[in-house]
Amino acid sequence: MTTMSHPRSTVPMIATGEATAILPTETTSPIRVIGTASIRETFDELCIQQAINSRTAPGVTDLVLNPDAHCGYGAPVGCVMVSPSHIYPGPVGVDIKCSMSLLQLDVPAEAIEDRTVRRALIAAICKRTPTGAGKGQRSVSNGRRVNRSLGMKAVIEGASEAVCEQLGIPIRWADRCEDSFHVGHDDTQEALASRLDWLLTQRHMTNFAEKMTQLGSYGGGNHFGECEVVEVGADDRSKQVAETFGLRDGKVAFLSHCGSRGFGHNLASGQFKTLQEKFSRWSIPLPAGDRQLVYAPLGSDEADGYLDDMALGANFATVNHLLINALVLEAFQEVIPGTTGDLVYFISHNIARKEIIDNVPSWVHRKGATRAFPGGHHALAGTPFAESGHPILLPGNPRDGSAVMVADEGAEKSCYSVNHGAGRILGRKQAKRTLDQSTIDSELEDHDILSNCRFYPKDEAPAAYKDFNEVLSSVKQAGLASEVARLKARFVIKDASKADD
DNA sequence: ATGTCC
Repeated sequence: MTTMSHPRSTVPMIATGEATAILPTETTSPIRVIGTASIRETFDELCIQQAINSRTAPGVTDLVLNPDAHCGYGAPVGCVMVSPSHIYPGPVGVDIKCSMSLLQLDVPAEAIEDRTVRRALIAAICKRTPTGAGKGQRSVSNGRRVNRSLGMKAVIEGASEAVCEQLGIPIRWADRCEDSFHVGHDDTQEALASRLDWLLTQRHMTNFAEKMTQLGSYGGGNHFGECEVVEVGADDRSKQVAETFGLRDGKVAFLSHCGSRGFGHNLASGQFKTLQEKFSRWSIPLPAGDRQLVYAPLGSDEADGYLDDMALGANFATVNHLLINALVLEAFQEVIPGTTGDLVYFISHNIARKEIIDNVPSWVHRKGATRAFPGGHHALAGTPFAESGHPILLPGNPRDGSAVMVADEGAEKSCYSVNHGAGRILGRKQAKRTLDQSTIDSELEDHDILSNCRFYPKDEAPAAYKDFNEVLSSVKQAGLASEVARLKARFVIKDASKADD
């Protein structure tokens, strides 16, 4: 872990309304901190130190610390790092393209009021989309079984027409993705194909081919599937934007959070190890002495390798999400015949993208941060969201709900980014030690929220996370985005295999 | 986050 050399009390902070700037040095531009006074109290010293380390690392031109920030691998989870010249694997994160997706169904809230209907839906979804470490696909749909060659095609092509067709994913959903596919360092798919062939020969990529067949599964930790009722805001703008997004007030929707599973993990951890060995062998100084902040200058073989690996992992996550949504829709159709549904959006919070920041083409690393392009942003031209801005999907907690937001003009000052959720306030061990199981379970019961878990995981309880409304207030008060709708949980699907640790 | 340590 990083050694603390800048105690919090010595870090100069400049308040700019509800956004606060920390000055890492006298010569670099400030870190912009998005957070109300109470949110700023949630940043511990290591989190702030990681932000300073990241801001002062080679080639970095901007850093934003979001209200949901907490300690991460090298950089805080909940930050945006911008560089025109360098790529940083740590500030993308270990779960490459961890993302959110939202499926709007035409089912009225009343249709799932009956607990037996919700129990049947939980069973139908769990039958198709497994949870837990090491768990692969157990699709009951013959046409959607992922063998090795289809897995390879998916990680090379992403949500291409052919991949969608083979997996029974409606092709129109590809237009509802932040990015429906990723290409290699030279902007070609061929780079990914040859990189994949090479990776498959590498010893440290253990069971790599099998990991590609885990498409259509949730995994564990904070990943989840959640059945929601949509509550669109009462104001005219919310109603109008909700219509553009395809959100339907008072109807059922399904929110998913997952990433690139063991496949992306293997790629990310392989890159950390490879780059750390090179830094060590070549005696290159580490940013702030932190080996978790290894980097590669763009144009180097190392950067090319990382960008290819990131793209492969990102393609896995993309197809994984779309397949999960297709399987969830199929589950609803099994329980409630005739159900139709469409993807609202699919958007990541762990990815580096090429964007233009302050007129400079840069790699924007979002580590636990969500892209937030407002209406009129050049990159949205030709998409369904050119005028409105795209949907921003933010998981909160089952008790307070989750949120759909839309960016405002002010998002420019946060490098077109907002938070990615509530953000952890208690470490997993701390949560397991201090939180009471029956309090957690009875709170969900009081809200009539069902779950596939006999005991809800303590380290995932609402109390293990920051106050979601305070986090959202930070974003709104800084002028970054506005809330369009709240999603109220009706049942949750999570990995319960480690709930009794 | 991840078959939870190379």
